Amino acid sequence: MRLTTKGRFAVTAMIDVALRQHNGPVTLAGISQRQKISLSYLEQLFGRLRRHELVESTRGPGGGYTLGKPMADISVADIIYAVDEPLDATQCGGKENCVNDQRCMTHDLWASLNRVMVDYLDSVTLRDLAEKQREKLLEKGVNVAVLHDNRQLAERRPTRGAVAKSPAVAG
Amino acid sequence: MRLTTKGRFAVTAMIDVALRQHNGPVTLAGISQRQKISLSYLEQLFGRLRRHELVESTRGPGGGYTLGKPMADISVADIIYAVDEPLDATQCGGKENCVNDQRCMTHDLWASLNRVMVDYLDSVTLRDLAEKQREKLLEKGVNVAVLHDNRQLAERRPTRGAVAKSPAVAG
DNA sequence: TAGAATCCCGATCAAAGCACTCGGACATTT
DNA sequence: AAATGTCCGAGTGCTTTGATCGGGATTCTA
Repeated sequence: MRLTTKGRFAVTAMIDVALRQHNGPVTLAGISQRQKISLSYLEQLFGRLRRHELVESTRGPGGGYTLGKPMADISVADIIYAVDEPLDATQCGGKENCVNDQRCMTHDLWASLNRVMVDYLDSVTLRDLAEKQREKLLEKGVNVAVLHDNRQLAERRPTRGAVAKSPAVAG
Repeated sequence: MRLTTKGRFAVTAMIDVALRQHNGPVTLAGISQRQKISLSYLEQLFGRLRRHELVESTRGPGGGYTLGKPMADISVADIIYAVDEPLDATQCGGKENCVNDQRCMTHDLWASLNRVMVDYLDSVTLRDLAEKQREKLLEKGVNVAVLHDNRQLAERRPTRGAVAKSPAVAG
């Protein structure tokens, strides 16, 4: 199983959608601003997420993305699989690395590891993550109502602004 | 935790050493031939393995590598850590990706996953793998005695022969 | 002492993958 | 028609991977 920032971004973005979809589709531009992920990159990720039916899209003004099914039915493994495709750690389904007769001395090991990872990531749902995040915000005293409607607040911007390029290292 | 072929190669090579070290140091040239890993690459890997004291080296003719400690005391996690260094999956110890107040929505998730993986890989020792492999060879009817002494059989070769370059895709 | 075997090390390189950009479509609302 | 948004594929810069090369240094055997 490949674990890249692509998968991380996808999970983060999905949490964002889960937290905000109750008042209509969530735009990629909004996710981009909030999560500091470039818009174009999000477009790629959501293309895959949509093809895997994890999200549904609505075009035109007021459009955006909503979850394709109940958040309790979407696991982290689903998300990672959607954006990272070849979900396996063995990488030796009869390929190189399998040598001679003593082929794949480590095959079982990686297969088992893969199983362990998938089992875990499959046990965590988007609902778990969203609730945890909501709790965390409450603890911090953040006004959760902000989740409800700040779409109107988004200032107008050039359509392709450089969104996430500055360093801006949040200590 | 990064899972690359580097780690796979290292584990494979360590199994090879574990299976053969009883009659003296195991040469990288031998491992290279048996496991189809380039000699120079093995040198890099074993440099790290040695610095982490997972193997000990003997120079000169008759030299090679032996395990640095009992194979029951070497876990797969040890090996991967030795060659892949930064053993973490979160990659957000206060860096980017941690945004604003709602920083690290997924931090705990990746930290947990990392824990799951490390726990598993730490539970598998080189001894487990070596024994499993030996059993596998026996099942297949392979003469395990071949493990004991085929060092003399190794035909002479130009020191830096192209070892693993042919496709030779073992079906 | 010579020479071979073997480990040791740093510089370098090609290919691949990743994260991302760009330019333009198409669809929908106002 | 204009604005807002999704859709899509080609292209780009960077890092990592796996490998190469060219030299050492050490130790054994003769």
